[in-house]
Amino acid sequence: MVDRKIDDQTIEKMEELLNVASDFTRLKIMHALLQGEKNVGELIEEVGASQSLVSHQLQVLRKNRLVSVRKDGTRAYYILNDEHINKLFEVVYEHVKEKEETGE
Amino acid sequence: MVDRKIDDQTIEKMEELLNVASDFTRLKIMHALLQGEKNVGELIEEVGASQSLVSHQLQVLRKNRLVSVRKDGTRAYYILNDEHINKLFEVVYEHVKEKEETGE
DNA sequence: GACATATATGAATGTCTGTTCATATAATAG
DNA sequence: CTATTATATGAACAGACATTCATATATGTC
Repeated sequence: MVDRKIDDQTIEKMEELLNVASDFTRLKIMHALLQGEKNVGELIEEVGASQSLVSHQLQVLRKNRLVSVRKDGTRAYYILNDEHINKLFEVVYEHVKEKEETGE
Repeated sequence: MVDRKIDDQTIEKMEELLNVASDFTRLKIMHALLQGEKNVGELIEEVGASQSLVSHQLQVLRKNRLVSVRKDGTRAYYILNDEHINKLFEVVYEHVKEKEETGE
């Protein structure tokens, strides 16, 4: 349990992570990457967004160190950097699914 | 593990929850409420924001059903509606703390 | 070299929203 | 009823940011 005091700086960092996570396109990218390494082309296809948009959002994920890149020839392969993303997905997913059952 | 397919509607709902969670003031409010029921005055004090701001953000939390209100006289007592918020806090907090240790 | 493919990046724009200020509502006290 | 306290709400504004369009960079191929 997160008990008692949390200083504002920590809350700010939590806010940053949540901000990065709270975008449709980035959620789809991260979800795709839960399955493992993917290159940009595969992500574009799976996410169903434009090349530019996917690339921009990958930049956001990179800057926030949620993903890493590995270049191979002209391809760029991305992976999730963080096991916490799995847990974050789980928690949020469970919340949504539970709300569907009860209140809608 | 959240495996394979998640439809866009579910991702949208996840986005909504994360959007609500990804705000400094609301995070402080939710953190305060992790300790239990609080009235608005107490929240204003603990969060250190203006009366108007706290009230507005409580409205956001209410509309998204993350909190419930109980009125008693002129006071309004708020509680967290959802055990998932605990887990969400934990996961995000752990992520931030781990990043502090390693990369900064 | 020229050309094609894969990815990244910059600028521009429109939308969304966090915050403040002012005001309203509701309950209690005198 | 008036005054005061606790909370809510509306309007307005400024800043952030998701998306698109156009263009740049880099690698591989011929």
